[in-house]
Amino acid sequence: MNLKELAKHLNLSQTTVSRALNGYPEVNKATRLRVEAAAREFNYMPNARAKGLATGRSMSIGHVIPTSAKREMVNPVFGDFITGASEAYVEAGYDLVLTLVEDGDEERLYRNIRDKGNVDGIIVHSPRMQDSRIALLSDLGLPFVVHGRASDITSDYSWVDMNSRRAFERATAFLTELGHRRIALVNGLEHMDFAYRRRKGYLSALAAQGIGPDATLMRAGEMTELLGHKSARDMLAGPDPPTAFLTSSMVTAIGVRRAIQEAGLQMGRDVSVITHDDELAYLKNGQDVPLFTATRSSVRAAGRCAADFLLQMIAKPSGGPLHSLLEAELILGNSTGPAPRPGGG
Amino acid sequence: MNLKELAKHLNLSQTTVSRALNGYPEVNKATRLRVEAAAREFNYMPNARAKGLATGRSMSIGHVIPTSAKREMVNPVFGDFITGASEAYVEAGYDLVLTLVEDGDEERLYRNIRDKGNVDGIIVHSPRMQDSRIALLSDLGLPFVVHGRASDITSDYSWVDMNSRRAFERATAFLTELGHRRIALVNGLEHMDFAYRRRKGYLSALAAQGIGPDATLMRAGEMTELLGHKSARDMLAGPDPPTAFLTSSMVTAIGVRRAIQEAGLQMGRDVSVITHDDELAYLKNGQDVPLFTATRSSVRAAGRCAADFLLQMIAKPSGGPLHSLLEAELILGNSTGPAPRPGGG
DNA sequence: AGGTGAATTTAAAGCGCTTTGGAAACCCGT
DNA sequence: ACGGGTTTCCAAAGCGCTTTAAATTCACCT
Repeated sequence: MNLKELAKHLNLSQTTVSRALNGYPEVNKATRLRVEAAAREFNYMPNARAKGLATGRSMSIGHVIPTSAKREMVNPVFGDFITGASEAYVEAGYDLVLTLVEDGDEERLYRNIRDKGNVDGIIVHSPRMQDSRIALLSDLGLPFVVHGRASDITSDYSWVDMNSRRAFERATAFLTELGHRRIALVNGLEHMDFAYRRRKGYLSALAAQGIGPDATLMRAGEMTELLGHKSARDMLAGPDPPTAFLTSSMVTAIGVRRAIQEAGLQMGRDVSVITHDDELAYLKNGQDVPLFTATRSSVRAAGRCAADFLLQMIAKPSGGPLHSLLEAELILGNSTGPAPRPGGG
Repeated sequence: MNLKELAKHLNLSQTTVSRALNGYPEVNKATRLRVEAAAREFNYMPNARAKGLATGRSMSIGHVIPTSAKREMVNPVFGDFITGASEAYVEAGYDLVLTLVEDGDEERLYRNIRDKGNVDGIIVHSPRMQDSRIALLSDLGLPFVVHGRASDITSDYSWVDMNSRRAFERATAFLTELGHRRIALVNGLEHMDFAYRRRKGYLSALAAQGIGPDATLMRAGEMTELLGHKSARDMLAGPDPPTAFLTSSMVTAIGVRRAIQEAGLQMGRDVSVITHDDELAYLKNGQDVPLFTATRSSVRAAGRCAADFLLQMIAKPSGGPLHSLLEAELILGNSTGPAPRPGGG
């Protein structure tokens, strides 16, 4: 059933039916009700393509997520992020179109997305440090919100981000207060902006205690369980092993924990661990007592916020860029304790 | 730049330009080249909505994923599944539109998706046991492929599934061959079809050894780390604890491992663990030596296959339903060993 | 009855593309 | 030079909706 048929059946013009269904004021209350009833009865649903063509809006939002070229891995936080974003889309009647893109041909891709016109705005995932996409998108004139920020980009754009720097600064300071001096960092890939910020926070907290950077205590890579395990195993086997680890994700922390246990040590007593916790649905950090001491910030909430921003920008293009910096909270679990005395135990 | 402008600039009709760009034969080679060059130069990209309206096809595929009402969690395998599916879509020029839906108002949703007409086919995720969606979709006449199957549905439909039953049968048999008799199952939610099949495989392998089902050794729930941990902790504290665990996901297995360690036991010696491994990119099962003995089947490959099927069905609607049953391989890790002798150790 | 302005409805154009049904141009042999 | 068959191109209709501009109806007053 399309509009024409519905109109014919009602003995009305398409115009009136269309207006009745879209809530325009200039239609008689009685006919509006009649139209709505008929629409329900015949399960009428306007064709999205035709509607889009006529209105110039597609009622959908693009999420472009880079898959790191080699491993082609989708960041596992993605599921939770879109769960949050979806809430907003459902409420506003928007669809979500997903595009995975390999690093490289992005310029062309974004331009095509704009010209194809099948999205009204896009969410940019996983920004890198000097991310060229931001300038590009600003030029294209397509509304966009970045999940994260890109350092070294001076122009103003909309973003939703967690305060990575402060989170890792606090976490590191927490460890130094416990007496730790040899603190390792197992980070995400450091061309990713968030990872860069986390390291900055880590280093600045160390510096505040007069502790210089130690390359042997810093690792970065895709945030897998294996990365955590391998990094921790190597470091713990070294000559002057760390007494504490800071990791960028729960999965990595689990790998670190495994290495600690394999080394015959006990997490929280011999070696402390703090991780960042995105509050992923399938990887909750313990139940009552958190498994790991962690900096916690819901990625799902970030998704919701980013989507809200974008919808707002689409509805009111005149408004300026929107920003939200989410603060992580430091939650105490069993994975941290005072630094063991050197030579002690 | 739209078609009309491009045509005017070339002194050609829209018809010819359109045909040139879409590879129709009735256009002079020279003009075709000229058109293509101009299209490149001006970065022309046809408007997807208009094209869709004209052709009746939207060039996009819908993925409908149910979010379990309470926890609103997106199955973590989803990221890898769409990574696989995306490959196919990119090659074929399709977009991927994502719809999260809460259990309940699905009937309306699917009908709307069809009538809105913004997808040419859909992939159905997480089928439940007697999943009403299948009959509904068959009625709607929208091509669809199910990731998984739905028991008790007699009609023929397209699906891609892993042979859950056989995988868990083999895994269980492997454990009984090692002498285990008290084997626990930590399953996914058992109204999900795959979980039901896994339990069937588990039970049938036990039955083959004359071992009856023991309710105290069977748990089911969302496949989180916590589920694994809690289930294993409880069971290990029981009067006649299991000597082996079978789990439905790596994350759950990690929880089981944690409980084993907390109980002062050693995985692979005191307690064996076999898990199903979906080969998720961020949760690889070890590097050279697998962490866990596992039934392994790539969910990414499943995604690729499902997408291929669907595209094939769209291209050739006359063809019958397509099926693919993927066999999991049993890989040996360090998490399994002979059953400890009762009273021994 | 006639006139006025507001309320309600409509016909038709237009969104940007594809595609049908011709028309024009070209080629060739006679 | 002309007919017939290919090539090559084009004008216009149509996809299903919104929206502009205009027509109709209605309510009310003189």
